[in-house]
Amino acid sequence: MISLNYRDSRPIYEQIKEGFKKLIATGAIGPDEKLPSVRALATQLSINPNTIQRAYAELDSEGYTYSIPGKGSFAASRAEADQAHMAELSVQFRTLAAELAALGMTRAEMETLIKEVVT
Amino acid sequence: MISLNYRDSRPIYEQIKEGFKKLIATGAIGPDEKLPSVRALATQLSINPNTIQRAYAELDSEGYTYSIPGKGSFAASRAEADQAHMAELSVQFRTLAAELAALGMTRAEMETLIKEVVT
DNA sequence: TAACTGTACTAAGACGCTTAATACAGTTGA
DNA sequence: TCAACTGTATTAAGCGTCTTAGTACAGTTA
Repeated sequence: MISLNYRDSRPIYEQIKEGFKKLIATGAIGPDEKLPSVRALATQLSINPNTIQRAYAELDSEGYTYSIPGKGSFAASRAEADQAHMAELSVQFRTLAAELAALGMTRAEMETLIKEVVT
Repeated sequence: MISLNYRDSRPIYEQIKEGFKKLIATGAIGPDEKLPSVRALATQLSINPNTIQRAYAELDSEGYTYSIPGKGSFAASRAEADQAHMAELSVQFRTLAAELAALGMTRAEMETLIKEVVT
């Protein structure tokens, strides 16, 4: 469900956050669906529970999940999570498009790139 | 010419690298044009020369610049630098497009985003 | 020759990431 | 009720990376 890349310079808790953001935003984890428990995921990934806890705490505060002590952590409703995620990605997308344009790439070429990955 | 953002979690030398990559790839610094000296840029940015040296050394090894002891550091010819940079950005672009598509964004909506930044 | 250039090296400090070991309170099912 | 789960909190320590500091050497240039 979540995989780590130790070659990535980004911290583990960031990779975990991003992983769940994608799973939630794409619906792979539905609204109010339970995420793995802190300890279970820590065991599965062979890392410290504190690291999972940090990732979950930040996902909570960013609106992607909500946690109930004693019960677990759950995916938030799609509406907010989606909106936050798509806005975030749109900014990155525009930035990249502007940079590619500065390098001489045309709109048509960008659209070709899109067609390569979007059916 | 180069600006630093201390709120950015990425290290300073990475920000310097990225800054010069853009300046070189866009032609703001032409082929064989001299970059600021290690010590001059360090003074200008109020940081340690070692940090500049690290950035320059990596830019060299990535093909964006070349350095001659005693003379200075210079922008490489556009051909290689451009190709490396555009390939790098294209991968990121495709990845983003795929993620946005997974969130339900259509090709047309992506093209609208592009038009917002590319004349 | 003086002042510049890139390069190299060691040492130290600061900071963030991660682990470790507990502990507490709420929930759940047998 | 009780055992086993849940999230949460705290302190301490280790570790690696980033950055600074200081110094040094060799090549280039006016």
